[in-house]
Amino acid sequence: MGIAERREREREQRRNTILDAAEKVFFSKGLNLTTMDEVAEKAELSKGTLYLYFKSKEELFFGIACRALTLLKEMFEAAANSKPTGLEKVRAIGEAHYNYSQKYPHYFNMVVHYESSQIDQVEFDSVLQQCHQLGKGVMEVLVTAVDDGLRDGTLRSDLDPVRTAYLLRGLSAGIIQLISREKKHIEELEEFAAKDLMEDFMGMMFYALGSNGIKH
Amino acid sequence: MGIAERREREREQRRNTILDAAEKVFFSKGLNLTTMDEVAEKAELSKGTLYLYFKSKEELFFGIACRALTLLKEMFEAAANSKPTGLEKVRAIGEAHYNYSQKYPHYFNMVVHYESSQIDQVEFDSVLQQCHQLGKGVMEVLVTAVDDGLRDGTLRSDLDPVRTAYLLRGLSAGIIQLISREKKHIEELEEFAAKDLMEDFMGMMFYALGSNGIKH
DNA sequence: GTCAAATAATGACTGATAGTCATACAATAA
DNA sequence: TTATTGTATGACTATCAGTCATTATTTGAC
Repeated sequence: MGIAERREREREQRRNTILDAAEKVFFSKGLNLTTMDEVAEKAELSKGTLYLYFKSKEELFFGIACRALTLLKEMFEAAANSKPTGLEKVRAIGEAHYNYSQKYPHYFNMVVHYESSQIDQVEFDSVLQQCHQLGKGVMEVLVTAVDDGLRDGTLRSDLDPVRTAYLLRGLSAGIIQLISREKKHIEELEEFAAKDLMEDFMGMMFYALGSNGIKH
Repeated sequence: MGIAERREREREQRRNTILDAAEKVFFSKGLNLTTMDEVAEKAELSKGTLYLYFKSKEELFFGIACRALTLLKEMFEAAANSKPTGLEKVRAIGEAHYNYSQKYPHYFNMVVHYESSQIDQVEFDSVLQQCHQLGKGVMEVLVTAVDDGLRDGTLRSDLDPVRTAYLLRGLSAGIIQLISREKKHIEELEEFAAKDLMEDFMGMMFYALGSNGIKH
């Protein structure tokens, strides 16, 4: 049935219209100060319609988090594919993570918010599930890169790929969050650039995980 | 004037009564589901009184974040004081950070929320300022420990103490957040314990920052 | 082309809740 | 005793997430 398919396509388009509007409003006023009425107005739809596509304001937020995670995964993949060895892939992914936070700070914040809300989340709506899947996808890119490094011998042979991927993801997210948060403060009070912290981390990682150094 | 002082004392006590009540409700129902009426009821006060002590629900939240940060700083200090060398102090602080997240998960979440709200915060109420000061205090403990390590030669001599302290704080927060978030997930799907990630991080740090290894 | 059925959109309405403020109460000082 | 100052109250208001009866549009059967 061609009609059913067109309907489905139109539905997807409208959903995206709503997400576009929500993004604009969320990003300019912040999550708490955004009202559903404003999003509706920006999308040139009634408030009721929003609720035909997203069952709550929170789910609308997760819808944007999905976009943010999709983009993050794409950047991780591009970074991994641009390098030949596992160690270089891992390093490139770290750089991509940092670049993402600089180029798309709002998306980055969305991911941070999504992750910190995950800590005690219990609900299971479909959009949240989708975020979860995308988060897994991001991890998989890292796991694959570490795996490559084990196979080509650029990473220490005693590493467990999944465990190392988790480690990298946690550390990387932590240092980048700190940089985002303290950037202003650091650059006006200290004599190093906030970005240097990322270099320090990358160096530390390179040194501790690479197969060239001495074994720990 | 003894009366003015007694008044001040009573005011502080009432403030703490409110914070105690708020903590109980926040911790049992989560931030969003907590209403000021509930906090008032738990504190056996009227809602209006809450607003004589905290100018908004958010400020009440920051009041609890202050307690959380105070406790974190105390645990960092105790950890640092329990060890003789800088490197050992740094390691002990990392362990203290992890123990804090396990022993006081609600406080830990408060700190995470506080920090992630900091990213785009602009307001400057007094309680938020106090959180900021306490956050600095936490950092200072770390800076001092790194400084000690530079003086006693247990840390690489080319490290900048403030920069290294920031690095450690960011990485440590990141990996502990990830552990909190993914603990359940990891332990039912993977063969390692979530806690192992903390060990990995500590080992990596010890190896990369200690003066015994080869220079990077 | 007409009409009934299905699908989609609307916006006035409701309930919940953060925050206010006129009033009442209590302690102190005169 | 009374005026003053400091403290507490809870009914009230404004805002906003989420609902739902109504209206509009599209579709396919005849």
